[in-house]
Amino acid sequence: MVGGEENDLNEPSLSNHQETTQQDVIAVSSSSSSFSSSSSESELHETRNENVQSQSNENVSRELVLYNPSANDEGGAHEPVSTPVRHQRPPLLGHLTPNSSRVLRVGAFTVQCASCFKWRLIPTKEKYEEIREHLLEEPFYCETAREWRPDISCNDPADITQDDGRLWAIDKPNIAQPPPGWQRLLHIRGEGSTKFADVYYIAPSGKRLRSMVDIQKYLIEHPEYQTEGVCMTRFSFQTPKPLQENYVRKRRANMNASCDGSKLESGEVYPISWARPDNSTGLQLGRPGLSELFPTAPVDNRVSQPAKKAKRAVTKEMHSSLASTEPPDLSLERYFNEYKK
DNA sequence: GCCACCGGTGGC
DNA sequence: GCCACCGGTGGC
Repeated sequence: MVGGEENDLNEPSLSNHQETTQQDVIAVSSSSSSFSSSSSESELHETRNENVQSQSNENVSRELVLYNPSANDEGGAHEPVSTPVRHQRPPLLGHLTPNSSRVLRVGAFTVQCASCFKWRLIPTKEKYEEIREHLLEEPFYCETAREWRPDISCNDPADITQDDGRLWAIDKPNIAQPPPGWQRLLHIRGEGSTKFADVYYIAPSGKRLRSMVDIQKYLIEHPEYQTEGVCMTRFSFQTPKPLQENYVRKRRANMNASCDGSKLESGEVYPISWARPDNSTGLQLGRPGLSELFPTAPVDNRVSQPAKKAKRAVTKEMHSSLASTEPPDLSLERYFNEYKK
């Protein structure tokens, strides 16, 4: 789903899911054929990504897997009791591949079987979104994959595992599929950024929207979509979370910390290049990440920009007025919030 | 001039 | 500490 962005949850080609090895990932990420999205928009983006990507194939280690763990497995033998809350979620995922020095894209989507807990690759982003939309009410099982893999069952080995050097991220379940003609793009930022990812929606017109406020404004300006049933509840800017802790740079505690004039020591920050996780340890489902192993104290010399405050106040006002016309965001939204905790 | 991308604030 | 939002800007 990446639009102009490189990382989108683009879909891997069907042919790649037999054995998801790192190799497959590479193939997916490096070949344009891996993007099967049919929207022209996504195609444009993909093309662009492709260019960038071709230059970074060596960056295999930066691939990211997006998934939504949690197979509601009550009782999965597999589920460590101590697992973080995340574990309770249904599993979904896609993996990302780098398409530029700092941007990653999803190279594959995976969903965990609620019965055997094996990860099954999902052939397309659309299918992934379809499954994700109702994952909580309709758990995914290996048999579900028979739609595209007639013989698959829990007896087959997992399509993909978490210990092969990919970057994994937890996606959220029950995110609505984008309205017809719309694209939901996930842009995974490079390691060390202040945010893990950005979600964008590309309207049928090609307009790129980056927040609910944008969506609201757009729908107001284009009532035709509303008559088609497109409403705010069809959108979600929820982003997946990286399994690797410290992938995202922590917010600076205070300005003073960065004003002592000291320069960053090379060892203090995350390397721009992707550092492969210490194997499976931090990637096991439900396991805490490795952040504690890499304490970091990011610092920068930037100065604050108080000028933003005034504008923000205005924005907020606008937002609240918009919100009043906005349909309540349903149980879904709330569900997710709870889910997160 | 446009816009994709990144940074980072305010609010929670 | 997280997240929604959006300003700024480099690259095109």
